[in-house]
Amino acid sequence: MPMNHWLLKSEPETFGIDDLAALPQRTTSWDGVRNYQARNMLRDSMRKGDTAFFYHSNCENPGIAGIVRIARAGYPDASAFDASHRYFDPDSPAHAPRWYAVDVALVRKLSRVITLDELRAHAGKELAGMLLLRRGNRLSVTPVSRREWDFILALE
DNA sequence: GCCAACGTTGGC
DNA sequence: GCCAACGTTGGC
Repeated sequence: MPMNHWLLKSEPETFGIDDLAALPQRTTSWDGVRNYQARNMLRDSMRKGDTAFFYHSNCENPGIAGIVRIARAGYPDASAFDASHRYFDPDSPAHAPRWYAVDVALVRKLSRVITLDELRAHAGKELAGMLLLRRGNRLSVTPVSRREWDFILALE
């Protein structure tokens, strides 16, 4: 079965690639996603073994900072059940979960950040279809084609 | 079902 | 900190 590729956004000030690298198993639950389109991808499309770019957003140097592997496919996001949690959602009780998470494990940090500027420089050609580069795109989970994946990694 | 108001995202 | 773009909410 062919592996799919993804791009996951995170704000490095909240949780960056180095935070993931510092965890004991270099693995974390990718929870807190509260957007239906992104939820659908976490729940329905991501499979164990898929790989994803770890993208730093809303920061000084936005871009792709590393590669992660999906270590566990979609499961209900328990952070929505806990009233004391910042991601609590009273409309997503445990018996009828609305939100989903996956587990991601660090594969490696890139030797350098492949910047948004750099990706944009190829938006007219090799990365013409890339969702991240669409104007006004805010989705925190987006698919990346095999072609885009290979092209971007060759930039490193 | 429409759409104005509101909250969030994220580059700059 | 600004603000454009977008998703969601809720009155009607």
